[in-house]
Amino acid sequence: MRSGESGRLVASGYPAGPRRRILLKDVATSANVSGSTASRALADDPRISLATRLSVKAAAAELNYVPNAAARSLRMKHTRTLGLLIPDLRDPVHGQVASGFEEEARRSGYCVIMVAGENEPARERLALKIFAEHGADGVAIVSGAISPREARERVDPERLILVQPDHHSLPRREGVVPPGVILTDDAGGLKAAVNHLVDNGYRRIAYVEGGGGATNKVRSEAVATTLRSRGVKTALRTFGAGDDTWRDPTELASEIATDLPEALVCYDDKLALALMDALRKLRIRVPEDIGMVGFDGIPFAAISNPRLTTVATPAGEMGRLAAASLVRTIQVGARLEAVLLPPDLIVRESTRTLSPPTRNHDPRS
Amino acid sequence: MRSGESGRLVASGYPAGPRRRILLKDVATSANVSGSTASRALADDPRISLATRLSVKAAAAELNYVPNAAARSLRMKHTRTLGLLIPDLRDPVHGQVASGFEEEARRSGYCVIMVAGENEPARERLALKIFAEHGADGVAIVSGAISPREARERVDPERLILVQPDHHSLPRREGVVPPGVILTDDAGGLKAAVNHLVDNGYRRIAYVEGGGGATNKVRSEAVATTLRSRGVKTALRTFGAGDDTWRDPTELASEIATDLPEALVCYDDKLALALMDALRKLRIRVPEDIGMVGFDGIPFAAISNPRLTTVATPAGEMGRLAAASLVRTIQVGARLEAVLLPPDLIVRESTRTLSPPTRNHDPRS
DNA sequence: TTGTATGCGTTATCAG
DNA sequence: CTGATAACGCATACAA
Repeated sequence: MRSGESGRLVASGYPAGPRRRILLKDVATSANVSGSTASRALADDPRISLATRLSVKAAAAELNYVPNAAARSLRMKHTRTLGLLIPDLRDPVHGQVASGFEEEARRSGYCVIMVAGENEPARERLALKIFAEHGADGVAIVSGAISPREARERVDPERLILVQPDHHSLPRREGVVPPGVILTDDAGGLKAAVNHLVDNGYRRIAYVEGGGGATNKVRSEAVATTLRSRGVKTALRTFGAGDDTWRDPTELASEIATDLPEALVCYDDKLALALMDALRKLRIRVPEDIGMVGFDGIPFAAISNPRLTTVATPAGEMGRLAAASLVRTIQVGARLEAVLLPPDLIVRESTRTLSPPTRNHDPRS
Repeated sequence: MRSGESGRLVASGYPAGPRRRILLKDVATSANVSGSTASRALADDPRISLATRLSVKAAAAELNYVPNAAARSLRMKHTRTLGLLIPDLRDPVHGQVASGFEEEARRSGYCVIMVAGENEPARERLALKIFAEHGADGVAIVSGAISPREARERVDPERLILVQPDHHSLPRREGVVPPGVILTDDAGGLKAAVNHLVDNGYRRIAYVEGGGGATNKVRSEAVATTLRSRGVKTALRTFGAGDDTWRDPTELASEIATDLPEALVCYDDKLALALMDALRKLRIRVPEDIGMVGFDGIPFAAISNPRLTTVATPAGEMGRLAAASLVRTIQVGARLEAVLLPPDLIVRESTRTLSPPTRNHDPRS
């Protein structure tokens, strides 16, 4: 327990040159035990007497010992590290997911290495390779561009979880979701949204696309289907929009303005919010001139002017769930379950009651 | 170069049980060379003949070899990993910083492990410990709660970069920033903002605080100073606001409403946007009844209604810079430089011309 | 209850 | 140009 030969082994500040890092061996020496005993003591191995355990821990604290994860990983065959592949950290939704994921991982003693895939297959493949090299014990892919099949080829499916995969190959049959994937019931959410619209007298409804992904298709179809099921004869109009039209929807707004629908159901909140702004430039008022519905429930949808009616999804929760799922699988070897999260329609100011509202419809329609 | 004894060593899918991971040794064997040769070949060591280099690489590709980072790190004493400690991944500004940091790191061949400190010293210390264990080659702390001094005690200052540290101990003397820190010229930005306000006839200006951090103080003082320098006699009013008042500024809005200033300079955009919403509930119009200025330049400030006048800072750039700086230091051993980034006043709709505007003032005031 | 010896997968040193 | 061998720091099987 003596504090290092010269008494300045752990001096704070960095006086002269980077001092040699403290090793387990140093702790052992300082506590007058062998390396193995020190190792076991720090791991609270019950075979070590309480006295020496305390003594070793004191020495470790004294010397400011920090175990070397690389060495430990090499020996233990695990890293207590999770990989998170996400399209873009700047996106509010992805930020939520990442936040939930990191928090849950940390709570479980895992650290996470994040890489942004930017929706580019090449980058995503690289990310997966990085995770493999660093021996991530589990990886989550959020909204990946590569196919689930390829993903499962590149990382052990037992340790892989797909969060809101945006790929057509995903068989999104009603309510059935394959193991190892977490998604929200987009169709259900949109059905609620469209019902809300129809209940409030909206008929001429249009859908605004958000890129050509599978998710977009699911959402678009859910809107069309619900509309039909409600007996709305007017065909659903669809405004095409590129993957990042939300960055500047001016043109799109003009197109919409030439023949205004009664309401716009947008691919997501980003797009809806940006569109509201573009529409405002054209002196088109929401909700007076046109109703607006978003998707995601990002924080700013709650304080926009007008506040946005939207289908809110539990993004943070998905991240948390993904991490928790992974950790559980790693620790108890359980198979990754599938999860379908219910979204939540939040009615705010961007939609209103148009005329004598249609009376309550059959909830099962 | 033969494709594995049974031809299914790299078969896709996971047919039966987790197959043993391919090691360098396997590649070597498959290419009929020794381990050392294989290692050197993959590293493009010029001492290895081109022929064998190619052969080894082919074998590696064939077998889908993935090097073990832990083993390599153990041997090489570096991990090609950067640690990023950030308060909250959900925050738009922090998201931008994280995004820039990760992108730049990736470009340089580094991967980043991110942990959210949530502005809690205990968590931040834990994060720093995690970085140490995992042997991060460099770490960046964004807006940390712990003091720069403590940070530099816990991680080699040569490998540490502080991005917008929010601590009073930071000697923010005019224009001088200590090495290893990146920050924006908040005072300069606010001076521009206040000048804009004064130039446009605003006099009764108030500042809305955003927590008790050092950054808040700097901003508040910059506003006060500029106001004085412009000869505005009316004392600067200050509305106190907790660290997360922006989550529900209803009460704050009421307080403000009892005696409306002509303009509000807010700690940041989140607060300004939330406040605009709360004010709207009280039927107070921006900019007709009150002017509004934010800080940060988050994306939604550009599409809010009204669009927010704000002091924009290059958040993504700061992240990129931090990573680039770290990488440079690691690779060429250069000392970390200090950076002071100029913010940018963006005038939008939330401020207007009040009355006969004061004429251009001395730019040096 | 504790100590000794070994190996995790790589790179680097030293021979050849 | 290439191959054997040691070492990186830790945890564990085995011995005491």
